[in-house]
Amino acid sequence: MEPLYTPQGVEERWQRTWEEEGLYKAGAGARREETFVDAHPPPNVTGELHTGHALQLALGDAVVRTKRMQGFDVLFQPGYDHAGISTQNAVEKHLAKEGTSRQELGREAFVERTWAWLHEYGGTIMTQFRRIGASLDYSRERMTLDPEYTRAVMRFFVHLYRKGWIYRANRIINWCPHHRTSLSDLELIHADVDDTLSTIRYPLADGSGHIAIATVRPATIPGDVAVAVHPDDERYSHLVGKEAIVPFVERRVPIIADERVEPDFGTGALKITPGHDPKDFEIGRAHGLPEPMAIGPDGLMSDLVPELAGLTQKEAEGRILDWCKERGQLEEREHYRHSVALCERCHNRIEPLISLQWWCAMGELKQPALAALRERRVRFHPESQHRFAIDSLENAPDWCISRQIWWGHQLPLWECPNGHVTCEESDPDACAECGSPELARSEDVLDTWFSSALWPFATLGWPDRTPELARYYPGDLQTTGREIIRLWENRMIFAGLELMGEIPFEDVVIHSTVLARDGRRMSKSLGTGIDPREVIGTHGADATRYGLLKMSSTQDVRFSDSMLEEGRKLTNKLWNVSRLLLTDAGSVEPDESPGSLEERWILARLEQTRAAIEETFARFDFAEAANQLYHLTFDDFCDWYAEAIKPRLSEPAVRGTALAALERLLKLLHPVLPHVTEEIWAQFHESRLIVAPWPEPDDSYAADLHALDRVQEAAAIFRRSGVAVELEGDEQR
RNA sequence: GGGCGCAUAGCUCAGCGGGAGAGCGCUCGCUUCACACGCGAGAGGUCCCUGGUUCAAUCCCAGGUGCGCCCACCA
Repeated sequence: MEPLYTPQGVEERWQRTWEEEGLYKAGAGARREETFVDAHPPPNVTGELHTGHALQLALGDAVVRTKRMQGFDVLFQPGYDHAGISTQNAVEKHLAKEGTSRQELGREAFVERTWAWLHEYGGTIMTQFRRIGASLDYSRERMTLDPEYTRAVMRFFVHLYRKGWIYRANRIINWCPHHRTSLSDLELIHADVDDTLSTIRYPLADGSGHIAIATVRPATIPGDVAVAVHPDDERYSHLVGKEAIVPFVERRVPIIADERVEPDFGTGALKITPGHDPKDFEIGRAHGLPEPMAIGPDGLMSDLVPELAGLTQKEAEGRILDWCKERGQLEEREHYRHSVALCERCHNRIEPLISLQWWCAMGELKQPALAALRERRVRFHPESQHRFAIDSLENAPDWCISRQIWWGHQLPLWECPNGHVTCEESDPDACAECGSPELARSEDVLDTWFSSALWPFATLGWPDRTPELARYYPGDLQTTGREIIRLWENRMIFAGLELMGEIPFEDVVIHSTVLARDGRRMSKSLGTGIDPREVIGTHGADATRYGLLKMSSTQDVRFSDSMLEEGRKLTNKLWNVSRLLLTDAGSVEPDESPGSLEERWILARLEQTRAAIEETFARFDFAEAANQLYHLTFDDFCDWYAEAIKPRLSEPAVRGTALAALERLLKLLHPVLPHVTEEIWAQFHESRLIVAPWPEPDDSYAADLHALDRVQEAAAIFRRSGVAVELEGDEQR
C-alpha cells in the first residue's frame, strides 16, 4: 500500500467489478424480504452529467447502499427520458449541419434518424452515472420511448380518455415559433428584455375624440377586437359602450369594461387582442368577442391583413407605427423593460396563439394525490417543499398534453372524415362511431412528462402484471431538484394512484441547488457550469460524493472546493490508518473482543455513530452524516484510538480488535465513500463490502461511552506532558 | 404582485433559548518509524440593524436593510 491514496484507476476497477459480479442488480445481497426502491429521475437521453445529477446520485446512492447492506432487496432503477423537444432539437441541429432538415426527411425518416443518432451519440450519461459509483441496476435500464414503455403510455392515455378527462379545446396556448409546437407553462423560462412601450390613440367612432392605449406589440393591432377599461375608472366611464376605431385596419370595435384591466398601468385603457395575449383571450371569451389571428404559427404576419401577410412582426410594427405617426395617433414611444416568456429549449420568444390542443382535466385526477400529500402518506423533505407540492397541485390547471413535434409518443387518436374521434391503444380498423375505415391518426405527440409520470411502474413492466411490478411497487425514495416537483413528482403521484391504486413512493428528498463558486446559478449560457466529470477526474468519485453531501444541507449552496478537499483528505486518512493496521497483520483475524478501555471506547463510538448515521439518514440530513463520519474517522479513530494502540499493535489481541473496529468503520463509511472502503476491505476480505452486513444495533458497549471524556482527557495530558495517566476502566462501569 | 429561503471567524458553511463551532486559509512549533493530503499549539467573531418576549436570545416574535430562488396574464 502506497502512502498516498490515488482514486484514479481504483474507482473504475471497483465500478466494473461490482457491476460484473452482479452486485448492482436488484436484490443483490438481500437477506430479508422487504424491498427498498429508488426509481431514479431519468435524465435526458441526450444529456451530459451536471452537478445536479451528481448530487442527487450521491444522495440516493448513499441511502441505497445503506439499505443494501442492511439486507433489503434493493432496486435502484436507472434509465432515460426520451426528452421530446430537447432531443428533436439536438437532432435538428445535427441535420442542419448536414444541410438537410426534418421537413426534408419527412416524419418517418426523421424518427428513424433520431434513433440512429441516439445509438451513436446518446446514452452517454449512464457511463457518467457509473463513474460516480452509482449502484443503479444498469441491466434494467429503460427509456420512456421503448416499445414496452410506449404500451404503458398508450394505456394511460386511453384510460384517461375513457374516463372523459382528455378533451380538445381551442384556447390560447404558449407557442414556440421555432419548434412550431405548443408548450405548457412549465416549459417556459422568463427573461427581462428591453422593449418599447408605444402609446397610440384610437379615435372614437362618433368623432368625439380618442382613447389612448399603451402596447409593446403594435404588430398585434390588426387583431384588436375591443378596447377595455376598468369598470371603476372614472376617466373612461363615459366611453364604455361607445366604439373606437382600430388604427391601420380602421375597424370599429366596442369599448368595454372589465375588472381584469389594471387602471394604473399605461393609460389605463387596454387594447384587446384575444388571439395573441392570454389575458386578452380571457377578457375576449368573457365578452363573446371574435378571435382573429394577426400572427401565424410561423411567427410571421398572417393574411388577416393582406398587405401585411408574410411580413415579420418587426416590419409590420414599422408600417403600423408609420401609419399612426402620419395621422398624429402616435402619442409616445418610451423605453420599457419587462419580462417575457421564452422557450426553455431554444430561448425564442413565445408567441401566445389560439390553437386547438388536447388537454388533460386535472380536477378529479389530482384529488387522490392531494389526499395522499395532505395525509402525509407521501412526504416531501424539507417541509417547506411539502407545502409547495400541495399548493402546486391544488392550483394545477388543466394540462396541455399535445405537442406538434415528431419525437415522442404519437397520440392514440384517429379521426374519420365525419369528424369522429376514435381512441384505441393500437390502430383501429374503423371509426368507433360511424364505422368509416378512413382514419387519420393525430399528428401530435404527447408532452414528454406524460410518459415520465409512469416511471415508477412502467419501468417494472406495467401494464403487464409482472413479478417485478408486484415486488417493487410501491417504491420508497425519490431524490430530486425543486424545479421538478410540479413537472414530475406530483404527476407520478397522481398517475400511480390512478393506475396502480397506490402511491409510488413515500419520501421525496428535494436537495439543495448547487450554485457556482461565485454564487450565481450554474448555467451553460452564463458559462458558470462546473463539470462534475472533471471534478471526479481530479478529486475522485469518493471525494466528490463526500463534498456534494456536505453541500447538500441548506437550500442553495455555493460549490465549494474545500468540501471536496475535505473528502479527499478523509479518503487519504482512512487509507493510511488502514496501512497502519493492515501492514504486517500476519494471520491475525478481526476479533471483536475488547480488552482495554480505549478499545471498548472506540467500539462504543462506532456503535454510537452507527445509530447517529441511521438517524441522520432517516431525516435526510446528509451533510450532518458526512460531518459525523469525518470526525469519527479523523478525531476518534485515527487521532485517539489508533494513536493509543499503536505501541501495542504487535499483540495479536490488540491487532484483532483493531481490525474488527476497522471493519465497522469501513461499513459506516461505505455508503458515502464506496470505492476506497471496498479497496481497503479487499486487503483482508474475500467477500465484498458493498453487500457486507451493516452493523446491527448493539448496546453492549454503551456503558463504556461515559469513559470517553476521561480517555480523551488522559490522552490530552499525555500528549502535552508525556506522562501516562492511569485509567481504571472497570470502575467506570 | 404572491410564496419560500438566506444574512454567524478572511473564505465556504454548521449550530439555534443558557458555554460561539467545523473545514479551508493564517501564525508558531514539529524531516515523531500510517499519513507533511500529516501532528501539536494558537490568533481571529458588537452571531446584519432596531425594537419586543424571557431570569436569560446568535437562536423565539415584529419591523427594517441587503441578497437569492420559485411562482404570477400588468398591456
